[in-house]
Amino acid sequence: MTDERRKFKRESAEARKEALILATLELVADNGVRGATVRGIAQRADVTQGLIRHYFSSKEELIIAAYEHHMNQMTDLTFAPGAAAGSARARLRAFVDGSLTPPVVDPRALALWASFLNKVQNDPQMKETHERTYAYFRDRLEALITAALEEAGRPAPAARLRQLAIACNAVIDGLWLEGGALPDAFAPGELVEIGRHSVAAITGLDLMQEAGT
Amino acid sequence: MTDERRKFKRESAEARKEALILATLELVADNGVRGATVRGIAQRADVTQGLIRHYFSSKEELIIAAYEHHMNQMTDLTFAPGAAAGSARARLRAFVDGSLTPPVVDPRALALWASFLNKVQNDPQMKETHERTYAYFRDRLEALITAALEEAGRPAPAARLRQLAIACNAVIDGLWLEGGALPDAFAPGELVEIGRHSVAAITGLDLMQEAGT
DNA sequence: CGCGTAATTATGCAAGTGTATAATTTCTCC
DNA sequence: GGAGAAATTATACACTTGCATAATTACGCG
Repeated sequence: MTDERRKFKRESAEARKEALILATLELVADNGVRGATVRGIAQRADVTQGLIRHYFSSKEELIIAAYEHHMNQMTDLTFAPGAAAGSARARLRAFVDGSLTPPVVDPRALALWASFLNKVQNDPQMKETHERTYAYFRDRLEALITAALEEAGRPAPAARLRQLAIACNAVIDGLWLEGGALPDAFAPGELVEIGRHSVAAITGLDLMQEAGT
Repeated sequence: MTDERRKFKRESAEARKEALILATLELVADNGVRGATVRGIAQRADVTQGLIRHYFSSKEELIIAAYEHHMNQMTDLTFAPGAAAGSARARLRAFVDGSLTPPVVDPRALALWASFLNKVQNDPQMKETHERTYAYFRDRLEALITAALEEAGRPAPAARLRQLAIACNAVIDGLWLEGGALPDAFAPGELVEIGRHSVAAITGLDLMQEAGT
């Protein structure tokens, strides 16, 4: 009746790494980076803690991998729907919609963003990932606005395009933030509606009517 | 030559509590809530760790006190300039300006907000503080928008006023966030300018010209 | 089927954590 | 100026943390 050594199953490196990363994201969202302990992560992934060291040379490395995984997932989610289809106006609207709909708008996504912020500002590698992702978002938004304005016969100088992109990005970020922080404060579709109205008002484009292909 | 016991000076309870709270905010901004250790806080406040227990019954209580202190300071800062002066339009513009100028826009303020988010979502007392502060902001903004629209002879129904307030709040939040996250990405006054333009575009009010008293 | 290797578990360690409590110092009041 | 009380320091303790290393197991390959 002595304690038996735990049975286990061998998995591929990719599967194990991904499982550990997902467990890490769960714990980071709930308890912050420091609250995501090696033991807690191992337990969540149904594994003993030593295994983490086998796949990641340190907790720091696991955290960085988890952050990159999360950021990649967020960009994939945002640009999944209607990426390159239809008019510039339709694509702009799809961008707004995707950014303001679950699972992008999500308390857990917000919690992760907040939890990683400290590390992002200090760790150079995480900072690089963050700035790359942020620049990708904003450049893409600026390109969409530029194209939509030209399409409407109302081209604008570069300086103004930059400000429009910053402003639209800010509304979207702000709505994303509030939707994640107060999930029950908004009716379904309300954030999208407000987001469309706001981007339309800022740019002077009409995003509300259903567009042709 | 034996180690001498440390000399100290007695301070009032208020002064000591405030010093401890300020030290706590420093460490929380740098290292997150869990990274703000009791020993670290004591060192920053130039005090030994036992003293913290003398003024706060637990670290949790100190954290909550620090959070409330920070939130109160933020609202005071936002509403300090031109609180009740001038036309509704001027007051709305003062609100935008105050929200998008240092020291409200500040990397440290953003780091604090992010660091506290986890606890805010779990701890009921912190959640209450957060929701009260948020509601205060948005109600105030909605009242300003309502008054400014009436002043301009363009009253709007309640549902629309709510959406306008949400949208304007979102732009301001988003610009605040980006200004704190990327302090060097914006020229001085640029956030204010973009914020004014955006709120003006969303509400249809003219916030750009210098208003009369 | 059995051998070897890599995956996985088990155990241990030194440093750091919050908190409790005892020892000392400072300051007020008479 | 001295006694008493409150503020402050000092010390200790049980627990958690990340990391290192040894012991074992599962599985592919001959």
